[in-house]
Amino acid sequence: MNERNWGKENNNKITIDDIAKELGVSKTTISRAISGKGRISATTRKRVLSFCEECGYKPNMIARGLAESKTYNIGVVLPNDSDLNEIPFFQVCLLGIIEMATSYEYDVVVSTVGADDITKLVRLVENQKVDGFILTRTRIHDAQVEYLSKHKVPFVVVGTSESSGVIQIDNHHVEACREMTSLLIMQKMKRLSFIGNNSTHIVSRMRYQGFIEGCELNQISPRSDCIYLDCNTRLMVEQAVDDILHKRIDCIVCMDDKICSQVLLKLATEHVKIPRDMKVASFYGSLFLASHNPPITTLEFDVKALGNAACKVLIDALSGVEVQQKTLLGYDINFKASTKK
DNA sequence: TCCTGGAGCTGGATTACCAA
DNA sequence: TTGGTAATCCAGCTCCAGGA
Repeated sequence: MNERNWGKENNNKITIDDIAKELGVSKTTISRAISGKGRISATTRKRVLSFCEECGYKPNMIARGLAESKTYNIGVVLPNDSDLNEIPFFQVCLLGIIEMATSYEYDVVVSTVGADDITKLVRLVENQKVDGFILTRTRIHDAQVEYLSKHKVPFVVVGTSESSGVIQIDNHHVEACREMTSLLIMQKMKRLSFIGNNSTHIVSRMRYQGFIEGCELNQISPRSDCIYLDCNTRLMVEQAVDDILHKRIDCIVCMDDKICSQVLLKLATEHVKIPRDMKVASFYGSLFLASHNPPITTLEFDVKALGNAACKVLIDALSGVEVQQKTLLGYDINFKASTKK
C-alpha cells in the first residue's frame, strides 16, 4: 500500500486497525501510542505517532465514545425567551464555551428551556446525547437544576444557584454592584434610582442586593418609590423613566445593558441630555451600549472568559478531576461621560 | 407462508489480563 | 518491559430455527 496516497485519499476512513496492519503491530499498540496510556516503548510510540501524522489519522469519536460510554458532546442550555437570546451575553458566553470545548475535542449541542418547560433538556438526557450540561440562566426555583440533580447528570451553572452541591461559575455581582454604587455616591450622586428586570432570576437579585449594600455603606437609604423592579417589558421601563423624570434624581442605575438601552432611548425621546440633565450607569456593559454617545458608565464582565471557565470546569468534572464548587471571576468598572459632572 | 424470538455479527476504540 | 489477545461498550441489523 502506498502510505502517502493512502493517507490523503482516505483521510476520514483510516482506523487504528488499518494503521496496525500497515505497521505490523496490534491495534492495542496503536491505541496506547495515541492515548499515552499503558506500557509502550518510546521508539514504537514515536513510530506510530509519526505514521498517524503522516497519514492524517483522526480518531473516530463515535467509536471512542462507545468504548468509553461517553458522547464527547456538551449540552448548553439557553433561555427560550427570544429577547434574552438577543442579549450579547449569551452569544459571547456560547462562543467561550465552544472555544474551550473544541480544544478538548468536545462538541456543543445547544438547546433551550423555558421557566417551567424543560422538555428539550429532558430529551437530551433521555436520548443520551450529551455527557453534561452548562446552564446559562438560573432561577430561584430552577426546574432544570432540580431535574439534573435528581438524575445525577453532571452540570455546571453559569451564574449562582441556591441548590446545594451545584458547581457554579459566576462574577462577583454583589461586590461589583456595591462598589460601583459606592463610587457613584462618592461622586456626589446621592439620589439614585434603580431599574431592574425579572426578580426570579438570581443574577437580578444579586445586582439589586449589591445596589442596596452600596447605598447603605454610604449611609444612604434608597427610597422605595425610586426603585423599579420587574420591569420586564419596554413599556414598563418607559413608565419607570417617566416617573423618575418627575422626581429629583441624580442618576438612573440600570440592572443590565438591555434595560439601559431602553432607558437611553426614552431619555432621548424626552430630550433629556446626558449627563447634564440626568446621569446614567449600567451594571452590565455590552455592544448594546458600546456605540452610545456620550459613552455609558458600565460594569464590565469578561463573559467569554466566563464561558471558557464553565466549559473547562465541566470537562474537568467529567474527567474525574476534583473541581471547585464555586468560581468567581473579576470585573472592571468603567467610568465614562454618562456620569461625569 | 408468515411471524416471532434468539443468536450472532457489525462498527472503532479502550482496557484487563496474559505471554514472550 | 513490551506488546498481543480478547472482552467490552451498544444499537441495529441479518440470519435461522421453530411454531402457528
